[in-house]
Amino acid sequence: MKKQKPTGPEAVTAAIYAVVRAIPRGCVATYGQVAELAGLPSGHRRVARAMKTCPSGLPWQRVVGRKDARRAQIAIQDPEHAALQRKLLEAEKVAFDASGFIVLRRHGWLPIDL
DNA sequence: CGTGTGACGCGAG
DNA sequence: CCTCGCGCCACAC
Repeated sequence: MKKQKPTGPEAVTAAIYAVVRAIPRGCVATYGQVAELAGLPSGHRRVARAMKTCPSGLPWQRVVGRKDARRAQIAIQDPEHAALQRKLLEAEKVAFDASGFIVLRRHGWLPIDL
């Protein structure tokens, strides 16, 4: 019997998408968090790459970069694309700080680092 | 096949 | 709170 454990690149990507789709509306998760939940403890770069592919129907806007233990920030380099993400998040009632940070205590999907 | 880069994360100073 | 540096993984050249 083959290993049920996915080791193909497609399976890994599918796992990442599954986690992203599981993020509730109005909440956000960090790349590291998504990677860990997808079975990739150090695959944050992999998650970023997967988000960049930007498949339709995926709430990619809910995946954000981690600023520190209590805040997160949009990691997209493209200013226009970043503005789009912020707009989408605000449409979901996700609030931004004056500096453009998201309070994880308030919008974080799961507790990040105690 | 070696090198550089990127929608990242974390420790150290 | 700030900046700097390294680790991580996949891909382009």
